[in-house]
Amino acid sequence: MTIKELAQELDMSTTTVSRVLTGQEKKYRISEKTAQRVREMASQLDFAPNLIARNLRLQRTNTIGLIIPDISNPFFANLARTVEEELRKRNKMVLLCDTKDDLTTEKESVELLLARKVDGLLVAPIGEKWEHLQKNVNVPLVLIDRYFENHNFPYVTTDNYSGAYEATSHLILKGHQNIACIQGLVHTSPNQSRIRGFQKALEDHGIDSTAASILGDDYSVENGYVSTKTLLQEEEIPTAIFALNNQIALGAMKAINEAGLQIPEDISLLSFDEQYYFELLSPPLSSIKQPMQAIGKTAVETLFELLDDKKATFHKLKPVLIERASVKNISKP
Amino acid sequence: MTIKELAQELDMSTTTVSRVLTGQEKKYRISEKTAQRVREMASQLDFAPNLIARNLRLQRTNTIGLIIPDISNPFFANLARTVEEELRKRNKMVLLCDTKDDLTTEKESVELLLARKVDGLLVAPIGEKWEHLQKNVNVPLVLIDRYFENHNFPYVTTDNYSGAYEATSHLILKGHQNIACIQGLVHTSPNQSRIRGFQKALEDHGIDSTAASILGDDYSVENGYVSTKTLLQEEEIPTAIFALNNQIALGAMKAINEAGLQIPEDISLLSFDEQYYFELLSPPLSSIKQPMQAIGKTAVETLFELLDDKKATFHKLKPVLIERASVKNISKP
DNA sequence: TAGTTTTGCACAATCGATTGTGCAATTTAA
DNA sequence: TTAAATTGCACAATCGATTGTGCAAAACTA
Repeated sequence: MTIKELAQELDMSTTTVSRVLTGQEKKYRISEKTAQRVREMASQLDFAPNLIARNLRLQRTNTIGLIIPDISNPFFANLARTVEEELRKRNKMVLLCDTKDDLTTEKESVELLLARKVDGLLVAPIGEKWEHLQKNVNVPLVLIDRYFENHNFPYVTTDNYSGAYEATSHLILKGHQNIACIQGLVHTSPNQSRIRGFQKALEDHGIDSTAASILGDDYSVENGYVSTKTLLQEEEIPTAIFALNNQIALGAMKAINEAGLQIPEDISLLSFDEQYYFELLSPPLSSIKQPMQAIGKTAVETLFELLDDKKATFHKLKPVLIERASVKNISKP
Repeated sequence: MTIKELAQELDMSTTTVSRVLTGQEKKYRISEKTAQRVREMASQLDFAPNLIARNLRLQRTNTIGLIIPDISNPFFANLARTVEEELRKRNKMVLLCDTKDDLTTEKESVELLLARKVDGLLVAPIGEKWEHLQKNVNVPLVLIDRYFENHNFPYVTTDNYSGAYEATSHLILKGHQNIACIQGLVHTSPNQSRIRGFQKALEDHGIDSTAASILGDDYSVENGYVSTKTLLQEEEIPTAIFALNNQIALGAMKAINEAGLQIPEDISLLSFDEQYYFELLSPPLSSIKQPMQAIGKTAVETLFELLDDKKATFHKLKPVLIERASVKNISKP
């Protein structure tokens, strides 16, 4: 069913039909009687305009490309959900690309989405390289979670520095001096900010930050597991571990369990990145909760500001410490 | 950069350029020399054809609509990931719709996707109603996870009946006679199959299945929590709870903890739906693991068979029991 | 050399919508 | 009653690709 057929059925021009159905009847002085007839026939015949044709004509697709490293990571899954919801409210749809943390896939995804003429891009990039996000990219783009220090793409992210600072301070106030940090992908901005926050907190409390172990190189359960194993073999085992994301924390937990140690009696654990089941773990895991909903919502809002030709904005949203039972107070009274 | 501009640059017709770039130079006898020139200029100028225009002309978009109830549920997130990956291999992209388990949103999503002329649909439906999946749906459609007893849409799902049967038998073999079952959305096919498997297993072992409590009405943590609270207030508390999905299991766990009871000493718990962190819970949770990857892969394959005009197929994939520490053996030796 | 076949490419229609502009018919003004 | 203004709608171009068909020029045949 095309608009042409519909017009034929009504015995009028496609022009008139189109104008009625796009709500421009006033502007073009279509009589109310005619408009009425068009609307009735359209709904009777279940007419829906071919959006491909419309898109071609209007040079606009009402589609946004969402590029994320791993949708099976709950952090990004939640993000995707909020983004989808917010975009739906604004009559846009999501083309989803999962890059599996692979740069080539990310580049390819950008190209594919641009060829499909998306109206904008929301990208949680791998990091490191950003040229492909600029070259030939002629639509608004907002970075999520990760951004680039040396390039001013608009972004929405957690205030990772202050989150890590708060987390570390929390550990220190509980009496911990020997704190190890297991990091994720080293060059990504969240990781670097968290590391800086970690180190600054140590220094501010008079602890030598250069002596603190920082290890790991990946946001995976595996990395948390392996790194913790390494830590537990050192001469002097740290009294607390700060895991830089939820998956690392789980891996750490597993390694600690397997070593026959108890959390928090033998070693404390704190995770960056809250998950709803953390309270059910053994023990309930303390964590830094990122404002996931707000990140998704703000990202969409920021993108729409750009679409409305407003100026780029930059957002660092505050995370919150959730205290549970995985950090022991070992300070001497 | 359009193909027209590219053609002008090369001083030839768009016809020729198009034919070279779509690899039809042989078919239309374009000389190798010309073809060479076209390809060089195209890559030099970073030309990428406008897919909107191509789609309009070819009546094909290389886009598949994926409709799921909740991407923040890890089960569906994993599914989405596999689907995206498999489709990418086949040069297709995913338009994502999250229905939030709302039928109106599902209907709307179908319409939106059809208007965008997707080549096919992968749907994990709310259940109950299916008319909107048939009326005006002129593209291949494959159901995932949930299907309709009274309508033969092709589907890919877990063998929920046998999974529940196995789970229940496992509990019985461990000596449990008084088993409660907390279900999800009552009318959905997975739920009904699981209930049937549960009941059949009881009967086959000589237990009166009509006496067993089945309660709950939702796949949420909340439902697991509330239903368990109810169970724990009964005169005779069941010795085991069978939770029909991962979120229900978490809710149950929370309620049991709060009641000051121990799993599995005081009460056993078994979950349908494995999650990778289950082994880290307190205690590690036994579960029925659905073949998530296989479901996604098979769904895509099935869809492509339909796109190739082959006959519809139906798949029930076997789940696996993972034994951990949440089920106690209470049988008398 | 004249006729036939092959080679190499371009013209113009098409996909299904939107929209600037023009032209009758009707209404209003004088 | 006639001219001017308004009303109501349609023609045809356009978005950017793909493709059936046709027509010269080149190559081949006799």
